[in-house]
Amino acid sequence: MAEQKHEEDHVHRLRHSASHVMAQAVLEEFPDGKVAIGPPIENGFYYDFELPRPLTPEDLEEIEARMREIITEGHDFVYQEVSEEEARRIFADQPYKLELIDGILSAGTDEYGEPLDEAPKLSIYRSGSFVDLCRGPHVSNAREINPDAIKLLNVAGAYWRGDERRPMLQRIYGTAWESARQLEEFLAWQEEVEKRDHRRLIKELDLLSFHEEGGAGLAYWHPMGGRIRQVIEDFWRARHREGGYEIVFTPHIGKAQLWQQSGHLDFYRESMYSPMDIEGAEYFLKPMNCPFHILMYKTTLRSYRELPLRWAELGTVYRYERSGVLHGLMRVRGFTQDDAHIFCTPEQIEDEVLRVLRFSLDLLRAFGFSDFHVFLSTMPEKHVGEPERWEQAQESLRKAIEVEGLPYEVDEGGGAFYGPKIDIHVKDALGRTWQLTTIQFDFNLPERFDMTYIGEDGKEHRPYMVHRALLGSLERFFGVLVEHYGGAFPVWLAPVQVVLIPIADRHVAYAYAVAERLRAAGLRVEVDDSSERMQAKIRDAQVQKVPYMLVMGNREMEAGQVNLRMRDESVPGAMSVDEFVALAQEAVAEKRAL
RNA sequence: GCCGGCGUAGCUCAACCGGCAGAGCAACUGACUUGUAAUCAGUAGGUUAUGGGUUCAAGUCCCAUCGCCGGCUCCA
Repeated sequence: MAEQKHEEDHVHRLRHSASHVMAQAVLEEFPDGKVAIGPPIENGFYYDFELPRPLTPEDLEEIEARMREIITEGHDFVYQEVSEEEARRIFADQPYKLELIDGILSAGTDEYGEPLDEAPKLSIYRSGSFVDLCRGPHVSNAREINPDAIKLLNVAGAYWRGDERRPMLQRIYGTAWESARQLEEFLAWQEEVEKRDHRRLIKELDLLSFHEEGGAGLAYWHPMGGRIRQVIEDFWRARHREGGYEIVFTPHIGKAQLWQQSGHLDFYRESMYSPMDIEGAEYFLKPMNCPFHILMYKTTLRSYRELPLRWAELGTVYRYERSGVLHGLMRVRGFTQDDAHIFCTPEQIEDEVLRVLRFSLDLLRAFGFSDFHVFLSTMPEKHVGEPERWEQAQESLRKAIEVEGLPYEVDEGGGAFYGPKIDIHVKDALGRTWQLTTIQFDFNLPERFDMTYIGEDGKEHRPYMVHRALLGSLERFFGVLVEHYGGAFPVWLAPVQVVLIPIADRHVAYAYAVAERLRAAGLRVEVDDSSERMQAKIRDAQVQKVPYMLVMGNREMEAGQVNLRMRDESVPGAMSVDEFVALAQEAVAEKRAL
């Protein structure tokens, strides 16, 4: 835990104390209830309970109301160190607390199961009628909690100690702030998050759909979503060609033998779909593209002179995800990775890593992301490959991050068993972070497939293999883009860039003539020739978040002009068609919002 | 997968304690021909997710399945 500023620390104590107040309110309602843990978290707090029945939204309202009363009663929060004996007596009918006591004393872990650095010490906090095994810190009196700045949010299931083999408890989430205004702001922010939810926007903007009868976690790209995807893919391909990649295509299924050799059947099978029988042989739908790229690598004897090889593929893979984890476009069962594999010599590895990192940042910046955070994951205890290779790979990763001057964290031992990696998280317009890019070394597959190249010395060598996906998956990336822009895509991505709005029927022919000129200039254009009023057409275009609206009536038709209104409601007004084309093309070229 | 909630017209939502399934928007038809965020009128639209059960009677109660939502777990 990083050190915290004083005020954060106060909010922290406030939230922690609010969770105790909530626990008191819940236990008053359910005297036989068992309490687990109740820490402060980002934006609020929670407490886990085992209760005789599921809580309802009405229960939450009552608990919240009771919390306000308890706060007004103004009990002190009293800290006290206790002996093991005392603690066991106080919590005699609280089995979860007893387990925590065991953990603190014997295993040296705190209430979250994290290792303790100081000597085990038992302490309790009393406030009102509630006593909790707790290290604190808390506010000194319940009155310090602002009763107008707390709100209970929802109830959810949560496993005791986060272990799916342990009992499922009821977790109540709440939020608490110093002032009512801060609470308001937080709730407003939540509303904004809801408004930008990609699951809502892809429906409203007619971009994608999911189908109960088609299967969960399988996305359907509608024409408008398809347009955006094409722009993304075209841009991606062009950048990859410029960046020294070759683009390849591979099948969607492969024989069991291939997945056996790659190790996927031994280590990844629970994420793969059942095999299909083709003339007596088992075939599997691919969960990854790597083995296919390796087969291509092995079609001929490779020389160090042709390395590095950079092979990219928009590869569609299928992975079994448990039903409960599916989430819109962010977690699906079939998706297209913007995958690539780099095969190179040890001498090339440093350059290649820096190159792919820069390439990734450039690509993400083009899509409007500028705030990056990098995680470097190093060698775990169980691993394959020689430590020297791990060391070299990790150093090349670290060096690349530092050369680029990016903030990063090291997850010691957090790498996959087959190699170290870096993940790039981007911050979106609402300050939320998303993991997109992953750059991973692989010391496993080159061994398993006995990949070699002939070196300068005429002998066989094992190439380095780097696996990378920059956008991650097109589905997920698209979901992030939708939320980042709130559906108002920058001009170059907008499925419809311009809507032409003839004021009356007699202007429709002119609108079509202008539309032809705009299409010829490469713009994506639609004419709204419905019998609606101009105001209604503008409203439709605004709701669809179309960047440019061109209104045309008698004045424009006579002058051969168009009258521009922007999505941001500004109205630059009348201009020639050529002027508008230049303006729009510039916005496209510069990837501007408008 | 687990805990809890939910599923009614294309969309957003009504329908009391079990008693004839309804509105707005969208769609379609007609009229209007409009100057920067919703013109008016009419028409059509449903095996209430699916399958079973209880009941004189089920959108409503019960069971199963599918899917979605909030979390947890998972994401070599």
